Amino acid sequence: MSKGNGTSPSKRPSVTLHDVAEAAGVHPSTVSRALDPASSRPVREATRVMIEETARKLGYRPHLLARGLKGGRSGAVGVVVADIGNVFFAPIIRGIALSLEDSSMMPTVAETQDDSARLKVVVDHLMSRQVDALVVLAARHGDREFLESVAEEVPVVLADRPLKGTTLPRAGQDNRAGGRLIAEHLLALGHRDIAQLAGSFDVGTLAERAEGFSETLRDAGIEELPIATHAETLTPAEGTRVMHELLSRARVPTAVFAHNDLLAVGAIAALRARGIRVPEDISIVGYDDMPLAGYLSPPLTTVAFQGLEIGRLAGDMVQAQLRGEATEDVVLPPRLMVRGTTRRLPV
Amino acid sequence: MSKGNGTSPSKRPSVTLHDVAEAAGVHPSTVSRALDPASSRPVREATRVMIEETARKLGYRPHLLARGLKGGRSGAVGVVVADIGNVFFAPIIRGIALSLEDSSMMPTVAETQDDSARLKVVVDHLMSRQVDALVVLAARHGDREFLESVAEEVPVVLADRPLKGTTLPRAGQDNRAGGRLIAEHLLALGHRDIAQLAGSFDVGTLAERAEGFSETLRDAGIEELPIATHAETLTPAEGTRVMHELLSRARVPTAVFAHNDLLAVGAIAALRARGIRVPEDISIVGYDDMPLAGYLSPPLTTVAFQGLEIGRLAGDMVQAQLRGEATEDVVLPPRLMVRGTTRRLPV
DNA sequence: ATGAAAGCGCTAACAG
DNA sequence: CTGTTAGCGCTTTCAT
Repeated sequence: MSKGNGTSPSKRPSVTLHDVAEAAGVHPSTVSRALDPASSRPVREATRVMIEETARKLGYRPHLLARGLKGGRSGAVGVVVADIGNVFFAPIIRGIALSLEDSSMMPTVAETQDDSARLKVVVDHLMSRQVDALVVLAARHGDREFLESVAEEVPVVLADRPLKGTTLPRAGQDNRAGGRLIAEHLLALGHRDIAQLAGSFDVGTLAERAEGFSETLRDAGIEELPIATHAETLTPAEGTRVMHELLSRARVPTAVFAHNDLLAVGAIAALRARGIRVPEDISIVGYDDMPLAGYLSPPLTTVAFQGLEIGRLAGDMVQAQLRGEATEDVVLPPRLMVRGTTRRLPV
Repeated sequence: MSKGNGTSPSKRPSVTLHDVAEAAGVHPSTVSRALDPASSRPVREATRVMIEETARKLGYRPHLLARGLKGGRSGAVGVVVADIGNVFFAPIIRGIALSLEDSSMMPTVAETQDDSARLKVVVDHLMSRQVDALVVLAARHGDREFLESVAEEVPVVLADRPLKGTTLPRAGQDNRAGGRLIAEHLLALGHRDIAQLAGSFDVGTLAERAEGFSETLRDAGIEELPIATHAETLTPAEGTRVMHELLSRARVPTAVFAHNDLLAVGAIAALRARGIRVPEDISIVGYDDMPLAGYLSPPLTTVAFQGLEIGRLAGDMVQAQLRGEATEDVVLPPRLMVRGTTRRLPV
């Protein structure tokens, strides 16, 4: 069936400030003052009420673009994510949105596909849209200079992923501590043949996880199995591929730390396909505690990640910076969720 | 450590069209014409090249807000989702973004928390931001009138969720056919004691799935078990709760159709907790084929949903409407993914 | 307490 | 082909 009229692209008979002024019999600037809670002071109570009434009756809606043009602020904050499709980013975005709501700002989300070239394009577009600030969840190490140059125009806040040696503020988790937690857990269970199923070290969170993990093993005098190929994307498919590689080597691990839950899921699938049991034969740990992690069977041992909180903090930092306040980095502590995919090595 | 200077909220020394004109020694409007590919025709090749050069050198970036104010178009499309955190919506959003990119438009995503009151607030805010159109993924039946009234101002396109008896265009899936597919599958496996684990019928997709499902059973002369409480949210927790309810009744089903994958996951957890095996004792079917569905154990039998494609179609429809063209509803056929949670009833 | 006028950055008529 | 002028809807001096 055919819908929508094919003639006009919808009329937009919107009511302007001017219309309200006319209807109320006052000057536009008076209406502007009356409706702006901040400057409504020098307007008589009676007039204000009358104007508000008229505005409501006419269905007046402020034109935020025009306001932005005048005031130099759009009320929009650009949020740059690697992949909208990744479950993992969703709570962060939501946290940002919730925080911004307080100042009636709104996030404008754009996706980089975790590609640095696209990052530039996307940020440029966002800047053209006059976003008041940027929250970047998709930072890769190579993007540092670019992002810092952008920060000279508008505040830039990093969420989740850190950037080595940058001055940009960040809200995230202590991934190094997370890596340590996992290593300690596996050591405590008696594992000695331990490997990492690693993602790209260009992503700060993963590099930090790996560091904390390796350090801890080293300190315990354990020689970690060398890292195989790095997973190119953080997907189950890549987890499966790299796990197979891990299994095809001379020394096979009894425990594997996958750099995130999606990789872990893929790794477990690879093991299952070969008839290797988890956790009886091999223990697996993931990272992020994604929504379904506890519902897998066996439920996945992983490190909780407080995405909503981190998003909210990032949003708060943006607002602080916009007010011209200094901000402190916020680094949340990780929490190990011991569930069913790890177990004590039988003696 | 303290970051960001506490004094100024970042200077924005942006380069305007005027600046470029001055530097190039021409009039601003000439610059405007030179840079706009559409109207760059009536400008001399040499001047155009020179202007482009200057613009690039100064790092000029068009001010999309100002352009929008003048032209009456913002290039932003409001996307209204029920829950940013739901995996399910992510590919749709991505599809919309990909489609809009062609006309260098951008989605502005807002979340309703699946609450009709919030929908109004959110849409209002979006309209204030002068979005050129709206794509609504969060429609509930009660929102029909409101959305249709909004459609008098800007094009409104429904994605995924249908709205009974509306004139608004939609891109989505044939959920009734999906329900039928599932019923036929269970019947073919010999099941006769069949129940639905239902979500709210206020959500069009779920109501349609239920209809197709029930119809098919009825036509086959099978008396469906009555629906228990409806799940209030589409979460594993609710799936667990309602499944327990289903099990506490006199007649217990041998097969259950959960209205989406998340509910199915929760239902399976409930069964497992009671020592009931899936699929040996009870078969379970979900809906949506969410990313991890194939990696669960057993892998979930479900109906595939082409979110990316639907998003892309919705984006295309928006652009068509904006061009003043009529659009046809697009309804994609469902595909049953038979995996490991259903099996033939033993005789 | 309110009105008048200017202007944010840009585009689109209209001249020339 | 390019310059002039006006104005999108709003806020913000400056008067009154």
